[in-house]
Order: sequence, then C-alpha cells, then structure tokens
Amino acid sequence: MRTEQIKDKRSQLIDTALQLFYSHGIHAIGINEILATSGIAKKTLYNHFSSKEDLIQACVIERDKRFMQWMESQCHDCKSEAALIEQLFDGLHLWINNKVELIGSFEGCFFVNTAAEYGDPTNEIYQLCLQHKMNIKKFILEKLTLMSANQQHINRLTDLLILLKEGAINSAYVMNDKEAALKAKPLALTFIEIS
Amino acid sequence: MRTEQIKDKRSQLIDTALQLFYSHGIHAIGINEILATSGIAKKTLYNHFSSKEDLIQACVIERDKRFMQWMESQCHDCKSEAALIEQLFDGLHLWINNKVELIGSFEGCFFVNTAAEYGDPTNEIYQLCLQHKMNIKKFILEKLTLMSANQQHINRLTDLLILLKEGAINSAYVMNDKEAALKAKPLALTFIEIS
DNA sequence: ATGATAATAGACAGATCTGTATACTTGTGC
DNA sequence: GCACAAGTATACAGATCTGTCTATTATCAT
Repeated sequence: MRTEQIKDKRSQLIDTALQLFYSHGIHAIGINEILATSGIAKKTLYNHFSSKEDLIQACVIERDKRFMQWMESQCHDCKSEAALIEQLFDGLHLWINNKVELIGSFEGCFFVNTAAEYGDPTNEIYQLCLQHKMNIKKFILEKLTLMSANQQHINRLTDLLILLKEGAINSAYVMNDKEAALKAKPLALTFIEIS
Repeated sequence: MRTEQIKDKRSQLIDTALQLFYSHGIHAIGINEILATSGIAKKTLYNHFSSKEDLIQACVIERDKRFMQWMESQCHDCKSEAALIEQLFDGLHLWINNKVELIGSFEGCFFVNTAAEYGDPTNEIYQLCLQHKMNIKKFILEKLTLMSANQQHINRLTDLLILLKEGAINSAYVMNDKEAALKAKPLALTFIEIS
C-alpha cells in the first residue's frame, strides 16, 4: 500500500537521523551521511522534508514522543509517591545502562544536547526541546496530583524530582557515573519521608 | 613589551571565541566570525593557534581555569559542610542569574554543551570536558576531607553535591528555572542533618 | 498492461568554512 | 635609522555541505 511505504521511508529517515544526531551532534552530521547510512536517495528525503531543519524538527518531535511513551509505560502502575520514585529512577538506571531499546544507547539528554547547539531561545528547535521538558514536568505533576491534595507539596516534589532526574542524567553522561540514578533515588525517598 | 602583546592577542582571541562558542555552540561559529568580532587578522590567529581545534582546546582549558578559580574564591572560607553547601549553591544561584562576571552570561554547562557536540569520548576535546568534571569532583572531595574522617560519608556527600549541582544547572538552563540552585540547597542540607 | 506515483543514482550549482599565501603597515630593540 | 617581529587586510585554493535537477527504475491501482 502506498501510504504505508511513504510512512516507512519517512520513519527510516527519522530513525537514522535521530541515531546519528544523538551520538555525534546535529551540526556534525550532514545530509549525505544520513542518506548513505539509511540507503535512501536524496530526492526521497527532500520529498518528505523541506530542509535539514525540517528533518531535525521531526527528529526532536519523534524523540519526545518515544520518551514520553517510555516514561508512561515505565510508571504506569504507580499507586504511591514512593512507587513513582522507584519506577522513575529504576527506569533512568535502565536507560543509562543501555537496557531500553526504544530510547537507544545512552548519550545524555538529547534535548539538552540539541538545545545547546542553538543558543538562541527563539529558535524553533530550541523551543521544541524546552517543550519536551515541560511535557516531563506535566507528566510528573499529573501523576502526583492523583496521590495528594496538597498543592504545595506536589509542586515542591515535582521540582525535586526534575532536579534529581537532570542531575542523574548529566552526572551519568559527562562524569561517566552509571550509578547516578541509583544514588538519586534515596534522596527523593528521604524527602517524602520527612515532609 | 613583546611577550605581553603576544599574550594579549592570544587572550583576546580566546575571550571572543569562548563567548561565541558558549552562546551559539562550537560548530555554529566559524573562524571568520571570531575574527570579525575580535577585530583580529586571520594570520594572527593562525600564528597563535595551529587550527580551529587548537583554539577550541585552549578555550576549554581557559574555561576550566576560570571556573575552578571562581569556585575556589566562592568557597574559600567554608569551615563546615553546611557552610560549603551554602556557598556552593549560593554561588550557582549567582551564576545562573548572571551575577558572576568572570563566568559570563549563563548558558548551561559549557562542558556538557561542548562534549555533546563531539559524541566520541576518545576525542581530545571531549576528554578535556570530562577532566573539568573530575577537577570539580576533586575540589569538593578535598574540601570535605578537611571536615570529616568518615570516608564513606565524604564519598556519598560528594556524589550528592555533584548530582544536585548538575541538576540545578540543567534545570536552570533548559527548563528556565532560575531558582533551581536555591531549591537544591535545602536537599543537601537535609542530607547532612540526617546522616 | 499501462499510467501515475515514488524511489534511485548521481551530477551540479551555490554557499560556506578552514587554512595558506601575498602584500602592506606598525612598533620596537639596537 | 634600520632590521625584524608581529599585525592587518584580503584574495584564494580546497574541501564540504545543502538543496536542485535530470534521467532512470520500480511499484501499485485500475
């Protein structure tokens, strides 16, 4: 069927580009490398995307989609704050140690890495990266809202979890500390015990 | 005097390059932009540096030097773990809110941003970024060693402080949370109270 | 079968970027 | 005053990268 094939080539391009961008940076990867790796012709790429920028945007959106989907599945049956914390940081630990196929081999936060290549916050791609982080925040907030009515507590715990999540990812990446997520977990648990 | 002038041009180039690299990313900034901004001739640049790569390395080394110098001055008179934590996160808060001239306008962690543009961990520049993070770790470890003899406690607190520092920087950067350092501080203080 | 749609293969224009070369100017030690 | 070191200005070679164009092949609906 035609529409399926169209989707197929498009997906193949995004898959290949995501992997190359994530592991080498965006400016370091040219269109031709994506084409050679995927085995797809240049004309086909420009048939699906208007420019490299357009492809990058599609990659960021796809990565956000997969990441949120993975978070959702990782934390789907949490009934308490402690359970959410357990599942969240266990999930991060799996990712950091390359045990999550959907997300790919760990190279730090794709959105931080990408935003850093465009210093300009008004840039469309930068905005998409920021939007992903807002999606994460919303996800945690909504989970916690099911467990508590204390809005101040919820807000504070959300900030804390984001802080520890970002800290774990970046410690793991640039300090090569693969246990960072497991170190972050007890801190979060301590917080809910004393609050 | 001659040698002073040489140092001057070299320093001017590093200053300009650092600022441009930090706010726009390394691959996004060309040699010609650095020359136009600094008002220095191309021949002069290649007289001081063998290549763009060489200049980038000098920038990373200079940034590390300034950052460590700033950390040292920010935490020079800490007599207790609590005081160290206070000074560390107050310092981060100042940086995040652009109150530290030596370090420049806040754009996240220069070393994370730069490492992300070179996925390859064997790359010389990536190694220099990693080395900076090790310098930070060593700095904190040495400070804490003056305050306690419990090695396990020291190691755990060091990991924690790094986790919270990285978390604060990245939350501030990509989530635009300018209060992140102030949120991280009480967590660290809680840890030393209960441990 | 046939005609439309999509993909392949690859040449190429135009822009950009690094690093070199050339010709000229400035400043300093002796 | 002169020789020499350092800087300026700019042209240019060579490489690379994006995006277009042409010609050809494969696929699928009718």
